[in-house]
Amino acid sequence: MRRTGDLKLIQELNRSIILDMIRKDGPLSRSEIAKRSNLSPTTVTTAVNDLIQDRLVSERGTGVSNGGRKPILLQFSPDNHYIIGISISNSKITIAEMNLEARIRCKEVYSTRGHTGEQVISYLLELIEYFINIINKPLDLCVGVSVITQGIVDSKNGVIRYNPKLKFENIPLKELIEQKFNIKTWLDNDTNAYILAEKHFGLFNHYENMIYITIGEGLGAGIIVNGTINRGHNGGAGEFGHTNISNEGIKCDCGNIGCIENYVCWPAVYSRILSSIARGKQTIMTELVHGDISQLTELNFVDALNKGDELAINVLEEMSTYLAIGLVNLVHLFNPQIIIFGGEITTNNPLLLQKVNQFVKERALTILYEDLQIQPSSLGKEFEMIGAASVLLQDKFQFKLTHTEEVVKG
Amino acid sequence: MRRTGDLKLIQELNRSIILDMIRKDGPLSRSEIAKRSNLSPTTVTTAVNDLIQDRLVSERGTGVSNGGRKPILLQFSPDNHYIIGISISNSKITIAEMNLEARIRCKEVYSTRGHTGEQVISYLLELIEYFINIINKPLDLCVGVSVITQGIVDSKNGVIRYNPKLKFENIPLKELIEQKFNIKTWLDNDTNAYILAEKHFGLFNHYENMIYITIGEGLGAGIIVNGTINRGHNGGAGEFGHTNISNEGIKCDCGNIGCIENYVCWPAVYSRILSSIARGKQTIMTELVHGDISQLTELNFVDALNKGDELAINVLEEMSTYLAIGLVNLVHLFNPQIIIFGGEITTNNPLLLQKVNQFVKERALTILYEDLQIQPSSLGKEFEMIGAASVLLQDKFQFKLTHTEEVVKG
DNA sequence: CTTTGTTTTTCCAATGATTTTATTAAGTTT
DNA sequence: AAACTTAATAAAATCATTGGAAAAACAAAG
Repeated sequence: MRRTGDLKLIQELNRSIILDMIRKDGPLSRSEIAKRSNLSPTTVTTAVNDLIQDRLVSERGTGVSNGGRKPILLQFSPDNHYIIGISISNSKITIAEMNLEARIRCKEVYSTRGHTGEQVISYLLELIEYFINIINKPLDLCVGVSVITQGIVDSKNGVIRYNPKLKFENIPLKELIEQKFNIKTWLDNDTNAYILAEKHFGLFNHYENMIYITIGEGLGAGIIVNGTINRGHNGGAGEFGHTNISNEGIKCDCGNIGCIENYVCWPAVYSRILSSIARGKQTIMTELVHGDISQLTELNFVDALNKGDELAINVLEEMSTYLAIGLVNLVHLFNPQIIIFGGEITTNNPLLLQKVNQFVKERALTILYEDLQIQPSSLGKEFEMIGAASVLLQDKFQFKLTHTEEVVKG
Repeated sequence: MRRTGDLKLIQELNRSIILDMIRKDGPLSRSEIAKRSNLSPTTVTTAVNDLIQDRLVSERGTGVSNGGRKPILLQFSPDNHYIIGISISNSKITIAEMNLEARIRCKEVYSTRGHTGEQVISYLLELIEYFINIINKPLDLCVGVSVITQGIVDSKNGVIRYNPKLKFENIPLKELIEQKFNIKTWLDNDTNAYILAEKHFGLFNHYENMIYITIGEGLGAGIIVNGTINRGHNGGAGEFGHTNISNEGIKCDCGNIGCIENYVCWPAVYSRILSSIARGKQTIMTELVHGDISQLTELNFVDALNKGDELAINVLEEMSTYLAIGLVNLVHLFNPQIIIFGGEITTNNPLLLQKVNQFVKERALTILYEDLQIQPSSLGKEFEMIGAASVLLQDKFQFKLTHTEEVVKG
């Protein structure tokens, strides 16, 4: 049922606005908040008192006077509550305790041991129990658990709808965790989490229309439209890897033909490299792995690129072209302000950016390319946990009005 | 600046909820509204009194008793205000007066006379002045003017950014109209308007994720994500016609190669028909136009299809395949609940639906196809004006909270 | 050092939207 | 006709906001 307006609502809204302001632009004084928000100084004072009571905000010294009483500065207190973030990937389960700024306090990584399906889930539940014991903090200070995983996720109901690699189908994970531990739980797709992380904690925040592309074992996209995640009807939106770039191409596991994922991902690149070597091409990559090409990693490939290896560059150019074709489609469909690349193959890889930029500039409508940025992720190593935290924080702290028009008067 | 919470806000919100309820589910009694909305009966009474005062709602007899006093039924009164809707297409300008349910009271169609650029705009302004004189109603009863046109439109600022066919570039139409007539003005892309029309007035409303595909001189898409139009950073989203389905194909005016628009639109179909005839193929289409194939219309083509004409069916199958490739991409990126077809070539054309459905079923991930509907538009002839009205109504009457979580308590 | 003026913050009464409680209106049922 | 139901309104209570006044804390001028 739609929420109706009452006094509680305006209070929550104003608290949320003020907290947001302190988080993003703090430290700030009460009077500064009042000026920026157009709320009365009185309202700000009472709201801030509540936030201090809730230990979300604290006073922190005074600022410089502007000719009168010194302002008391207020800052966000991220350390009085904690978040449990969980990432389930094909090979490992990561659990971390974080503060409200997604800073990691404690982290554990476990192998999935090749398990799939229900086995992974019951193992996960054990691990959570174990982890809660390790950190040994009052559960009422825990804002919640946030789980991210690959595949199609119904984040509204907290159900993993479909994850072929881990063999998940319709697993009500949110319910399972909430019932066992009595902690509010969030669940989302991993790429959605990463784009939220970029929005909240990356260098490229403030954008309302952005796309995150992750290149790794597969190819995925997280997409923000009008400031909210494009999830689609049942969480299946953003399956960029299964969009088509070639009608007569490789047949994909998904049933379609010519899915871009078969051209743009580490396995595709790797097999290109292997076949080139088999055809007798020279490359420093063989040296980088001391002759054992089966040990070649994405980092080696990027290393070779940056050393000017011809084979590597050729393979990259081919991949870049395929990728760019897909990106041009995304640009035409979403008109984003920024496209962000994630995945090891994209880090420290200026050539990729350059090639892709060039192609997109040639092929996209000028008006769509003008303001477009294409950048690598700015989050660093812990992007997975930051992503998990972002899912929770976005939902928990965001509270905004879609529309503020007055009802028409006669 | 973000709107803060105050008493006015909750009042507007509640009025809006109540008005919405009466519009969509009316006639309703006050007590029924109170039950459904969880607002107190008193609040409903005062809100309804305001709405009656504003002439947006009226009482209309009594309902059947449920064992006590008969309920007084309330209904939406769409006829006490009016909307001026305007559509600018390549060949014609349409202006209509409509009530708040997008029912047309007066409509005029003018040729653009082959004019372009500023000429069209100054002509348009003349036409509006003329039209206002014709209808001769108090301007304070006019909710606003809503203009829709092709091309890339910055609906937020009311600027036509780019329309190559009419040679518009950065025309601040909203400002021009508002300053000349002092009436609030909306501006949007035509396809966005059509999808909003389907959402508000079509058979397939209530959906939060939907796509409208229009096939005509070109190929366009209007896309609703999470209940709001996917406009992108500067209004350029939804350029479906310029997404790629073939890397080595026809070079498009836009600079890209293999844009779907060059395969799926009436001109493409028409030229296929011509070349087939030139190669000596037989078709009843020549008879339908009494031998003058240059007169062939989309309606003739559909007619031929429904009469089982082999050539027409072949051409349609080819187009359907290309279209479906693009649709599969859309399904993977947006996971919509429904795809709606507009344009003359799609009306009364079950074969198109069947072919497309079959292809999408084969190629899309099962989980994305399961709930998907593919349907022709349900709006009838006046879809353009209904679209224009919908843009205004969506913005004017929608007032909802994105999020209603409580701020975290310590 | 004192006075004056400024800025920041808080207190208090007033406003105005909601809700709760009570009342009136207008029925149905026995 | 009396008793019971339901619908709509009225009066009073609640509570988060605002505006104005007051208090706190400080800078600058004399």
